[in-house]
Amino acid sequence: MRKRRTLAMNLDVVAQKAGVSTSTVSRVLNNLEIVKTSTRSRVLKAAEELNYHPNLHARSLARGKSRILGIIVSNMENPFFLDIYRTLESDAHSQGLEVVVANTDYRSEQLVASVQLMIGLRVAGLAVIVSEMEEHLIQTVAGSRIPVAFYDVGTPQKNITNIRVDYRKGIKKTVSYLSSLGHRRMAFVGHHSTLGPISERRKTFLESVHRCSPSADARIFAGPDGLEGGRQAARELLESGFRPTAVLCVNDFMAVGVMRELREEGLQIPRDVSVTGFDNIKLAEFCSPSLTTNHIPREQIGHIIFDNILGNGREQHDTGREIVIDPELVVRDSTGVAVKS
Amino acid sequence: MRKRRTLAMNLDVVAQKAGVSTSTVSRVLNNLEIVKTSTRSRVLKAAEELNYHPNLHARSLARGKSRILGIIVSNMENPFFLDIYRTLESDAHSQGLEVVVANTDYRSEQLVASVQLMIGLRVAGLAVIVSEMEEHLIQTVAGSRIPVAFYDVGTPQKNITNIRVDYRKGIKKTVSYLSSLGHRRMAFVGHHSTLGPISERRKTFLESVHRCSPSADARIFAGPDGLEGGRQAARELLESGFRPTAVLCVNDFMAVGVMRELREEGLQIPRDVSVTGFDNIKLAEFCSPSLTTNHIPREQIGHIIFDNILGNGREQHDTGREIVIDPELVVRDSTGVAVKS
DNA sequence: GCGATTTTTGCAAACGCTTGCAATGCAGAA
DNA sequence: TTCTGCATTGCAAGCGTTTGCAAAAATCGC
Repeated sequence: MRKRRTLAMNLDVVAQKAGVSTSTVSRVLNNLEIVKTSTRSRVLKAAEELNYHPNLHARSLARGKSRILGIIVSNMENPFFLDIYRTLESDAHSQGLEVVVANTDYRSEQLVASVQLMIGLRVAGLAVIVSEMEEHLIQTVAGSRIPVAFYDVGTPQKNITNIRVDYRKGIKKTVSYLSSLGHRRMAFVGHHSTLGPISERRKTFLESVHRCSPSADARIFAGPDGLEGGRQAARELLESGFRPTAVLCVNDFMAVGVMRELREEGLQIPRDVSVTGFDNIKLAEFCSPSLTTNHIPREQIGHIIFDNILGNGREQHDTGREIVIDPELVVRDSTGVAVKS
Repeated sequence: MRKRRTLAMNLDVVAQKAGVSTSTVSRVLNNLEIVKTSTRSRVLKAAEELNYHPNLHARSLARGKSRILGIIVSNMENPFFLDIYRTLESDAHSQGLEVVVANTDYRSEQLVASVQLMIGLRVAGLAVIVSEMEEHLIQTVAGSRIPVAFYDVGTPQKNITNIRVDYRKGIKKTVSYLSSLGHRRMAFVGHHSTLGPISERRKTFLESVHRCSPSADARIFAGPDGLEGGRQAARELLESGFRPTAVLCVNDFMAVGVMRELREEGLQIPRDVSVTGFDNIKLAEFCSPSLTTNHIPREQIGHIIFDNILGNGREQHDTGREIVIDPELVVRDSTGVAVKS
């Protein structure tokens, strides 16, 4: 035969069973109130009995849009992203939107694929939470007519909404705090994403150290993101012979990894060496010693992102703005006065 | 006018620009090799210039299926789920499938919504990784013609594929290990999901303790899942006046929370009290003291789930089977011989 | 150079839904 | 009773793809 006739379930089957037209079924399922109550319940019964589930693809296609919020993150494992994700998810659900997430794992082909997926899905809005992105790809997204907000995308762009944290400020504050405790030999531990914001952070670190005390020593170490990466970076640090009295880490996860390694090598924290992080994830409070870190308000960031994508009322779509969030230093037990060396 | 004419981008626009028919464009974009090379490149150029992205909804609709693997998990934050997720994701990508995740946050309305979403999306396969699910909902999924595998769904069902971990075995082994260290007063810390497998775990715990030593004391405590929940359960434990020499926790996260609280109350681990967990997440190795726990092979589980959903070649769709994985005790520094009391 | 193949392309129906408009039914008004 | 008006329902086009079949174009044999 020319055309396959599917045996699949669809509106027509339900309509037939309920003895009404397709359109009526559609109207019932979408809660349009122009349907007589008796018809309505008949339709619902039929749908129920047939175990019918509307095809969302067909629906999106017919409507010309979907009720889906897309989220792209580079590392699901990082609780920092997870917190933003959760906020976005709950905001979305409260507006009746479903959520789909794509994880890029810091791989750029995967980022491209995720962007394709989201555009292909014609998502109602898109949050891009990856710290680096090629100019070209940014423009692809921006040109897609999908309301989008970026978090901390590397280079500032003209016509996109970008929310970012002022890491410079956080680093400066942390360095000057450590400096005030007498530290004069400090290390910075970052991860391998060296482009964009990260490299700015390194630079800021070095500058801050020298500004606080021109004679101070500063060095940079790096490993993959995560606990293990922190550990690895710490090992490198130890092997390098550089003996900092304070280690400033780019995030809490790495900081915990660093602490673990240092302690295993017999160093005491904060007696022998102070350690700080960024983010203030739950673990920062639960590890031991508890971690001095820079709090970054993830919930607030999540809400801001959402409002900028799909916020009702507010001046959304006000493309091209940049929103800057300040971190706040939270002092705990992993930092103390510098040892004399 | 009767029908709106959209200004959206679609195959026809590309076709026009390239001077070919829609079908040809479609064939080019799908890499069907029956297209002349010169035509092909002309089409690709047009698509590129127009910044065209195929509408996946239309595609899925026309094809009658999507290239999406759906994953439903109850708690993204738990690294245990995250590890399974990552394995599934990488397996999926290696087969050219995209992935969408839905997080239920242990809430049953959210589970229902997620299932609706996945069925509505006509996903190519579905992994359901939530520890509890209503019989009714399970049957909805099973009846949806979508290849599906469940992980650790509460009650064993006849016609579904279920992968589960034999927690009974793990608990027994752990209890007998602790017993061999002289522990006679033990607590079990679970989380509030008290239905299904969890309650079985409690029961197993109590039985095991009494089997190892009929005179032993055993009590159950609980809190919400997670670090904070563990802490909370530990606080309850301390307030109860029950002074166990060993605490067996339902997962590592809770165990770390428990340790933290106990230590803050001045107890030393393992000198005053031993603590064990389940899962063997990264953190178990990085916390201090490092945690004795039951290793559960998440990667292996992920692969098994995937193979059972979309595995090629193997006897997939062999509905109704149950696959059981055994945990393995990993002894670290959080357990030791019992103190005399 | 001409018909017979073999590629390569185009046509148009179908996928399952929404929705503007028209048709129907039924109420009350005249 | 007939007409008007409103509440319901049905009709059918259109959303952007894919794909079976047929038409057209290119290639080949002689």
